[in-house]
Amino acid sequence: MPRDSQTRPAEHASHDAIEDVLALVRKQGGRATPARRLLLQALFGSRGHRSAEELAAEVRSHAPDVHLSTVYRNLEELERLGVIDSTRLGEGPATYHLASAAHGHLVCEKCGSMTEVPDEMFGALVRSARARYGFAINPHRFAVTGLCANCQ
Amino acid sequence: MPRDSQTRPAEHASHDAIEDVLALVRKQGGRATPARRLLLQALFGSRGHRSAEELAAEVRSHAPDVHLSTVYRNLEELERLGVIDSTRLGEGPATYHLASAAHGHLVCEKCGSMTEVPDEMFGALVRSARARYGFAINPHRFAVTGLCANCQ
DNA sequence: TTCGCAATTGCTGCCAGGTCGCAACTGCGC
DNA sequence: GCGCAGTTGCGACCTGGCAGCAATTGCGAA
Repeated sequence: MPRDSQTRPAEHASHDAIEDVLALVRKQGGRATPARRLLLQALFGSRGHRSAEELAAEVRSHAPDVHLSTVYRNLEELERLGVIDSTRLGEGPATYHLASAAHGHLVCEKCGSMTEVPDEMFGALVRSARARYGFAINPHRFAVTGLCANCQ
Repeated sequence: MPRDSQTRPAEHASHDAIEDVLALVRKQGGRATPARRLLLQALFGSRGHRSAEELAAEVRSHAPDVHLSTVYRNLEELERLGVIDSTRLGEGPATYHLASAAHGHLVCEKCGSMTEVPDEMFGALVRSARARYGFAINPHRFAVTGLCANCQ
């Protein structure tokens, strides 16, 4: 079977990014394991917000024996390395996405819908929290709750 | 034993507030039960952030048979009536406090410390979310995470 | 190539926080 | 003081996640 770099360039871009991350992992004394690679594929394969459970399901579709706790441990590791962000969207499980797709989150208390918003919207809040309390807000890790336009 | 309205005026102020809430409950077709009264006493008795578990413990110190699920159900009801706010402070359990003591929350990701901040700090965020997405932010119900001055 | 060993994994068991269904009990309007 | 809808106690259950441990495995060095 020939290489398919011509027909699937997007996948190869992801592939390179994945190898970059694994190189970083190795540089920190970590290892490039199949589970790790598959998890990164799942993360790079879509830009959305995925729960640990969803990511585990996707990893398992290729390697059924990968355990949920392995996924949790690797997500933790990847977050520590700054590759991904984890976000608690209100009630449900924590969600994970690539750090490169950084943004804030508006989550409706009623219907649960989620809207991604640019970081700039938090500018004033970030500045006043720093000025008044010395507190450094990270707008990627929490959800701003309220009512969406439909539910009001 | 004589009434002690002279020596403990604060408790009587709470007492009146509690009766007001129970009147509201009755007006909505609800009932004034001992469990409900004790829960309100626990809520009015301190201005802090209390978890369901803590509130249940306090209620049980007066009525040992009150079940945790009863506390949860009553907290839900009181929140629906607008008497209290519930807030998820990051990882831990949800916390509850009187709606009259409304404020936002800065929670440190590292040490877990929590700082209460005035609603005004969210003004710009609230306005831009409404203008750009029609989204009505409720600043009392979520925690803004980041790093506190000590942990940076 | 092989070796050694620390990193990683799969697994089981456990925990916290909270919800649900149901039968029994009880405020409270009449 | 009756009746019944609202409420309660109880136990089972659920989700999300972490911890300990023995077995496995990358991978740098020889």
